[in-house]
Amino acid sequence: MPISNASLLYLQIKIAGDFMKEKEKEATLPDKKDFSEWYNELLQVAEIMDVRYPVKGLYVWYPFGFAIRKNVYNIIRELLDTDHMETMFPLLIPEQEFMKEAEHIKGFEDEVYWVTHGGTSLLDVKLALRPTSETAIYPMYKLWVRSHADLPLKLYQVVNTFRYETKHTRPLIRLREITSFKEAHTVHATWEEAAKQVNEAISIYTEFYRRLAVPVLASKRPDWDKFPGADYTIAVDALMPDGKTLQVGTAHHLGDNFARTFDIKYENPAGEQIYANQTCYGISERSIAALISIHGDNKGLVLPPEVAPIQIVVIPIVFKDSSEVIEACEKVSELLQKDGIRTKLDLSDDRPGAKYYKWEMKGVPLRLEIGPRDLKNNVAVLVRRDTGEKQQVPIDKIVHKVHELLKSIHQNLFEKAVTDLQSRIFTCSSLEDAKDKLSAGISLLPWCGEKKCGLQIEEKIGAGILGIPTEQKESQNVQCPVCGRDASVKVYVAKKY
RNA sequence: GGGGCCGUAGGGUAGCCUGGACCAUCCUACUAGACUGGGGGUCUAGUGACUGGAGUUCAAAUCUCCACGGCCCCA
Repeated sequence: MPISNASLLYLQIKIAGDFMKEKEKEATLPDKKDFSEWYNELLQVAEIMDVRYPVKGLYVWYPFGFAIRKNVYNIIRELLDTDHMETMFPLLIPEQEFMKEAEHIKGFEDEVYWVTHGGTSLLDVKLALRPTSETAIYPMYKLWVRSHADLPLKLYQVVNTFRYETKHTRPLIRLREITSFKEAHTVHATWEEAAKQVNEAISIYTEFYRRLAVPVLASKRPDWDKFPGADYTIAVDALMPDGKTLQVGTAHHLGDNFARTFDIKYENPAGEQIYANQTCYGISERSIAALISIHGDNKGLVLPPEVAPIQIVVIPIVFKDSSEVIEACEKVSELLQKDGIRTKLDLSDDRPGAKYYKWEMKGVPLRLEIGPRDLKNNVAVLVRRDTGEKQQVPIDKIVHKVHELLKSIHQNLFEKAVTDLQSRIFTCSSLEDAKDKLSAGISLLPWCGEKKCGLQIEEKIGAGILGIPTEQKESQNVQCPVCGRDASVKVYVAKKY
């Protein structure tokens, strides 16, 4: 039978239409290779941040994202609470306190929000929205620190801070309101003790990130990149999928610079008044940006079990009359829940496939399916989010197996991330070589230590010097690629967020 | 800091060049119901938008300016 042109055209349109439909289904997320788009879309689709708030640089935590945040910050709290106390200082800082430390102000003055009015009347004293809390906290430290017996003093707070960013803002990464700034401020008798505290901070942070299955690199920032008003800064960076590094934690040795400005003195056993030494160190929701970016894949989030709001989702495979299946699912869910596993029983009337996609997008580490067929054999199907691997498990062994798998998932995520990071650090000897490697990751390049050469390196490569790795063996027989002199250290060079 | 692109239902889009036929297209989402159910279901009936302001014009989603917001590239 001949086919008319009209029906041919109809067929073509229909086929094209079906094809488009298929494509759209697959394309709920852009490929992770297009990192920027993938990241933005994921935040929205996985319900972490709603980026539609109508002020530049301010974003809204979805409840699901906030649940992740809660779990993440519980870890840092747990780590700090061993010998720090949590506290809370005001958001507003009077101008004269804020302006006290010259270098500090220089570092921040262009990005401070000022409160100038109370209602309709002009304020006598302008109030700064804290960009960080040194100048809010230290006037009080002056009152609190009296004697060597008051030291060391170690406090921290989790607060929001404000910076008027003029550059490109990005959710969780570059914000005008940092909603989750964990800042610790410590006071010590001596410079050496403070230095020890800075190292301690870095090891706390490294452990914190290990718990997120995120490997980080610690390095001492070059002088021109240290915290305004600090003696030196050590920071930890994570490597993002697009090859840029994200600074995800900093620790600053403040020496007695702020103590002199804010008159923080203690009386030593000999009865002398001595300026205290201070440190401060901070972590922000960038930790969550790293967490999401490093583990996520083309199907969505992949969360380490410890921070996953839902650790296992139970999906009944129901047919017409499946009250038995549902009962079994309820029973298993209850058992898991009782055993401390954050469990979600999904009884919504989506198709099973739709549920799989949904919970994969949200990064739930494990999925449990029970259908009539399984029930007959007294088994269930367990599926890992990280590898996609499926296995049948006898129903009475599920709780045990789930614990085992959750542990193994964390392990696997961390190992994968470590391997990836290591494979993207390149030892280089020339500027050209280093520049070549930048799109892939981090270059390790000799540097003589001169600021002039350092800035040249940054300029010629078009990237930043992160710093000198904290655990570095002395290098020998290497030359600074700028001046050719012997270089005793190698530095990380990378594109930075 | 410099440059470029963009803004239409909750999300993604068509229309814009060349103003009128647009009470605005399609996909998705959402609501109600029915049939369904081992990897994104089907049908029926609904809901929902031109970022804001000013201007040009008989007429603006469409042209101009400003504001706000977003994205990309370079330093």
